[in-house]
Amino acid sequence: MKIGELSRATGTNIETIRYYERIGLLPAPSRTAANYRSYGDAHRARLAFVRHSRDLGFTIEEIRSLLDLSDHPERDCADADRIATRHLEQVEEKIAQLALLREELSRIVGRCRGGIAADCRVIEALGDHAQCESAH
Amino acid sequence: MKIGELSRATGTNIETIRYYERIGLLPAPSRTAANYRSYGDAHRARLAFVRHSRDLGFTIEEIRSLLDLSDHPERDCADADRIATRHLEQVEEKIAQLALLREELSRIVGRCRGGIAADCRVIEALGDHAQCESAH
DNA sequence: TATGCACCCTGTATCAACTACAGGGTCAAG
DNA sequence: CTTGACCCTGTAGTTGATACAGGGTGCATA
Repeated sequence: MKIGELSRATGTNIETIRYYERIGLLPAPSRTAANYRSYGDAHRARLAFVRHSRDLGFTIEEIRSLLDLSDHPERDCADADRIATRHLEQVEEKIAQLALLREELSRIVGRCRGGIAADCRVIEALGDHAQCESAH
Repeated sequence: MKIGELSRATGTNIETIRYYERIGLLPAPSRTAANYRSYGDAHRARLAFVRHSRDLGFTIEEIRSLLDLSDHPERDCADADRIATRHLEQVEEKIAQLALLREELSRIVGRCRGGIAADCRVIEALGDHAQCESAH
């Protein structure tokens, strides 16, 4: 498989594949006579693992740990669960934070009745620090 | 006000204040004889506006537009409402996306019963692309 | 007077996770 | 024989800061 095919097979940008290789997330594949990268099915599976993990929001370093575990099936897998659990907590935290943010934005938005900026409640709300504090 | 005082007054890192000046978000203040930056209350208000906007997740470019409106009170403020409304939509989209993510992470997490990585459901779930697809 | 300390200055490098070229090589079809 | 699709390396840019290195300033204290 050439890099373009791997790219299509996994929905990953070609530049991103080369980037993953450069940072050591994917092993360097063998090369053809023309110095083209040549991938096999193991590469495809590993890249799919990485993409799926990235889609779930794991960082590259977390994925490194997860791949390391995946490469050493005899090891204790408690780490994997720990990484995933912590990540889930972070996601939940982020959701809570965005929900607060949505509250405040909702209060700000839609209060502009087409006037001039001098009377704009949106601009006013952004400048007014007290309004933010008292709202919480 | 010296930069350290402005920093404490607005809860903004000193380096960040200088960064905002460098990218033209804050006007360059006058200097003391010793070449120290010297801020007034207008600077403080403008920085508070920026910080509040950043806390709400507006990008620097959006803040530039909002500040521009704030600087020209005679202009139509429909833009401000448009920027805030679009941002609210983006926040809502992000929340929805993170909620989906939380679903999948919840399914993955906690299935590890302390065995070895070979049997780990977390690792398995990450590698298994089909499981992800079918789940949606 | 010296000296220590907190504060300030500029300029550049670093972070995450990519993405986007520039400038060149390879290969098959028309 | 040339056009086009594909591949290569290496470097620079993105966002929103943050972190020095290497130096200057200003005030209190020994």
